[in-house]
Amino acid sequence: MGDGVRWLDTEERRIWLGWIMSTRLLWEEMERDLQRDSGLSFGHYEILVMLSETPGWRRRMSELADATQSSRSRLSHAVSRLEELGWVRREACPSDRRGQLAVLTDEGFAALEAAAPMHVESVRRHLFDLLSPEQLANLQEIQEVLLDELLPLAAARGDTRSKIMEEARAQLER
Amino acid sequence: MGDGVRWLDTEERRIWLGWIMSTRLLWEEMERDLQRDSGLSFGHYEILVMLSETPGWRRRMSELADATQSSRSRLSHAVSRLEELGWVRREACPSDRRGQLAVLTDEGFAALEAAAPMHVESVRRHLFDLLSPEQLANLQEIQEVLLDELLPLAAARGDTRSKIMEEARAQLER
DNA sequence: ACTAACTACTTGAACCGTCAACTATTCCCG
DNA sequence: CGGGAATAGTTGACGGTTCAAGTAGTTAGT
Repeated sequence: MGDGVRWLDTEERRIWLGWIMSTRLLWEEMERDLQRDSGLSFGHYEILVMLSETPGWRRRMSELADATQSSRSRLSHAVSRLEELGWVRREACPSDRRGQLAVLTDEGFAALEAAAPMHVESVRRHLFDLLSPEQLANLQEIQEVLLDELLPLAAARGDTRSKIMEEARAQLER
Repeated sequence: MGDGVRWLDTEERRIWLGWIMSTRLLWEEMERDLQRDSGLSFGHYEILVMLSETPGWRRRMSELADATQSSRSRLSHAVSRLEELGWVRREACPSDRRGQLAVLTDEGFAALEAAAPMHVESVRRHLFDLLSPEQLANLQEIQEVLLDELLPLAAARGDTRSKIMEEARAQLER
């Protein structure tokens, strides 16, 4: 072990373990709540939200993938599932014959409307109700730092050159 | 929408979206690095770490599940996979005939030893190198608050009455 | 010492995400 | 304009997670 590795010290180990535990448990809690209250997975919920916030309730597949930090493959599978459920429908893109539009259906919007209140309540209960304004500000600052590093990495990796940074930033500015 | 729902305001939405994006991307980045550098998934890595830190390199299945905030089912499947790979082996528990011990093999320890340096490097690169000491302290404080709420929830939910809180706290105290 | 309740763990089906390979279209540039 | 490179999206195999159900051993009340 006398090599050049910068091992974690006790304090760092504690923080890292805490990060793993807290983020994992919070994700799982949110997913479980959402699933139980409305039968929607978080991934599906996000897609419906993004579509509902777009004029015309429709978006290009690849834009939608970037907006949800999702691979194109993941999105394609997810939209297929949502199509089976009748909440989203695919449409050919008029301007690019390679393209597809994901379109939110009325049923999909209804499902989202039904799920949203419980979900927001869940987010409050497990996050916002627990932290002081100062802690929230600190959290936001930390997230900015991390995203400044992670978004470029994600963009550099993407299936093909993706606009994930622009899409993510756009979401954060709304 | 004039109902009693406490919707998120702009600032809250930004924080929530930031939390989703940053934690998702960081998880994915860590998993991808680990997978690429050593063929291990994060879940498998965690199990090997927990075993390697126990005297005798062996632990009861349920303890191991609690220590990794994992359901018993998840752990059972994971250990089966690790057994196929030759990194872990099951043993009957001498004191309780219902019980099973997961035992780390020499091959498993070797796999862990090979993976650890790159993984630690990855954790530093994506987290510790980016944050100031003050930001790290803030992060730790926030995690404490969240865990104080999430661990009891996880314990109350567990397959059966689990010691997830004790196991988690024990990890954090090392 | 019987039996009901509880605990330990496993199993299989369904679903989700990843990865690599594939088709179809458009872009770029000599 | 022609052909290779880049882009848009899909697919199928594979591994991981969940959930509900099942087996088996243990504890506790009477």
